[in-house]
Amino acid sequence: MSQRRSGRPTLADVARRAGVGPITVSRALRRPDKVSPDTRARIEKAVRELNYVPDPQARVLASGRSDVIGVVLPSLTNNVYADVLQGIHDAVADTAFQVQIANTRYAVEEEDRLIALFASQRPAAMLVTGLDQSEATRRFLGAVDFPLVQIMEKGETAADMLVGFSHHDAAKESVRHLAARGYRRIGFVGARLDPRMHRRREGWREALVEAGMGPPFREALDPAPTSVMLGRTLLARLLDEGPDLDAVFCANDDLALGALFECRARGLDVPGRIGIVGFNDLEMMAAAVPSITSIQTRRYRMGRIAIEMLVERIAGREPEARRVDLGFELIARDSTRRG
Amino acid sequence: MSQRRSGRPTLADVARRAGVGPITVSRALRRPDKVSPDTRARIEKAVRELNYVPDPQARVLASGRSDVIGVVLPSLTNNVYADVLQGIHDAVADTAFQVQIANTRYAVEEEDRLIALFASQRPAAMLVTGLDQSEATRRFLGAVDFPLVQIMEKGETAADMLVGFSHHDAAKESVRHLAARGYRRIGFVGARLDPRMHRRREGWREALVEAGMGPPFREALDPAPTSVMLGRTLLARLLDEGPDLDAVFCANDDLALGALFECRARGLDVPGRIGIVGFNDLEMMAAAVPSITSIQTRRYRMGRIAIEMLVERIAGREPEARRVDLGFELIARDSTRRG
DNA sequence: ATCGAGTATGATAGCGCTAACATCCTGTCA
DNA sequence: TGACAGGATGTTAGCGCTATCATACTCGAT
Repeated sequence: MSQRRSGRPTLADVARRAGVGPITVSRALRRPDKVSPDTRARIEKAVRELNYVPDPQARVLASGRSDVIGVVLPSLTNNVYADVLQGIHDAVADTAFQVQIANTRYAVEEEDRLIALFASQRPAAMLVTGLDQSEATRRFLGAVDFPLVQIMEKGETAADMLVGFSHHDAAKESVRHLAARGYRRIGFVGARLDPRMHRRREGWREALVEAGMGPPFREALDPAPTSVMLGRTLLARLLDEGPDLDAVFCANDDLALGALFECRARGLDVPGRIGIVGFNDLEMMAAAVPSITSIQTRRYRMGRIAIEMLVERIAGREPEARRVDLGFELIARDSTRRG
Repeated sequence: MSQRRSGRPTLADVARRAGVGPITVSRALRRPDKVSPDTRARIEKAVRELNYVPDPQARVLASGRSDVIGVVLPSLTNNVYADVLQGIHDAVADTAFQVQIANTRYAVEEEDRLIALFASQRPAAMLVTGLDQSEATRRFLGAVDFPLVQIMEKGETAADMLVGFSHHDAAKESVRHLAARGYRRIGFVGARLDPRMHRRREGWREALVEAGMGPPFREALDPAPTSVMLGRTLLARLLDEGPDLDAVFCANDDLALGALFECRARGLDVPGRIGIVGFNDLEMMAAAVPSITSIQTRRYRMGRIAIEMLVERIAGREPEARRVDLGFELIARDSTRRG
């Protein structure tokens, strides 16, 4: 009848060697303070001698507690989410939890599917990107029985916890910065057309209106994934449509770099003839020539804090705040140094 | 004594509803052909009605088979590994396996620790980056009882399976390309100083020697993580040490972009005065002005194929080959268009 | 000595599933 | 009609761990 045993030592082996019951070993490993010092020492010795490692699957099954934190991201290759993921990983490394990553590729149906799949596996907690799930999924997330954190945004509609910042406000600040530097005909380029891009676009519009610089609006959008080449193409389109354009707010840094290259290809001076602002402040923005003004966002911290909040809640504690606004900072550089 | 049940339906619930024994349900789910068509239909109906999802933990515990593929990468933020990870994820999405990711941050001790940790959890298979583990870990990997694939390299010393390409040969081809374009004083810049960088450096040296263009060698190295700014700094160092430098082979594209910017900052014409070759052919290389010559590598495919090989082996089949050389291609662009 | 409170350990059952073997059918053939 | 092969299903035990309750022991207060 014997199921084939795995061959490696079990908790029972340790117990036998240490001359105690299995449950005591279990306790010694989980709540060392609940076991007398010398039994604990004997157990630790046995653990070392046998090279015992607890089986996480069995632990989960017996305790009913899962150790998996589900993480739903729209992209793995985008620098932004790579940084977030790094923060998530580092935060999780300090704990006994595991991460399971799902990649929606910016598709809402895929997001629906993956969130449902994760939830069915009873994760210890879940991290989801953004606030713009489908209506059904939003309702679903509002009712799950594990801690949930949404990232990347600031807002009132989070299902549970939220860490992020306002893309809208950051975009407005970018436009105000350009206006203060004397730029007047400020275009927008955006790719992918995901919710965050739309919020940035709205911020750009609103700031233009407030400054009396629009409508009409100069914008070039493309649903394709963002790329440096697309930045070139989109700026080219803006320039062809309105050659008097004097600045561009780019929805991200790849596009901004492309815009810089397009200016170079056309012999347009940056910042003299054209001002450029990017978004995210990737490392290369500071190294570019001219260096590129950008919005610094705290992507790594966002990942870290999101996990820390989840871990607090899993432990039954309350995090300092359920809504964290990490803010942003406009880093002014040469690409807007005019006047 | 009742452990608190999870509340969701179990296999036993399905069995009761379908009027069969639990084991039949188990079989119907795993080996549908072993169950008669109409019992199967009843079971499927019950599964649907109860919205039953099998508990993977219990399955693992009972069967002794894990569904986790451990993936050990040196970085998550580096574009190269982000692409590899995407390939891994996509390939795994077609299967019933899960990925567990570990990030060594290019530290050998961390790699030792993480590989041992993964192995102790009895993964279904494991993917490890590179061939340069510590001696102890290499021996250990040679003796594990699950399929293993190493990625990123070409060589004879793989513990089990291998997918990658020759960094050494790619570097040599870069230098030959530069030489063919008339460049003579070809430097090297490298960051991080990881094994792949060293192989590229060796290839560069060897090609220089073969072409009678060295020693001495012009190189600038830095153990810091790679960055565009570091590319600027290192090219600056090379130029300051030997102002007659006329080309640079960069260990990766970030450095190459930095080199381009440094040339721009100094008013040095590329490709006229300085030729630049990068490595990996990130998207931005084609969009830069001037566009940058680079070595195209198949990072996404590498991730995909590695997983496919593992899955074949887990299923007890033999993959087409245990060593796959994905090759590389030098993409000649404007940054070396001279003469 | 008795009691109660607190601490340390143990006995038992069970988490949800699958392996291994056992049994029960059904149909076929002598 | 009985023997038998082969497919479908059931019985039993167990994977490695933890929850729950029970028990044993210590110690100070009465």
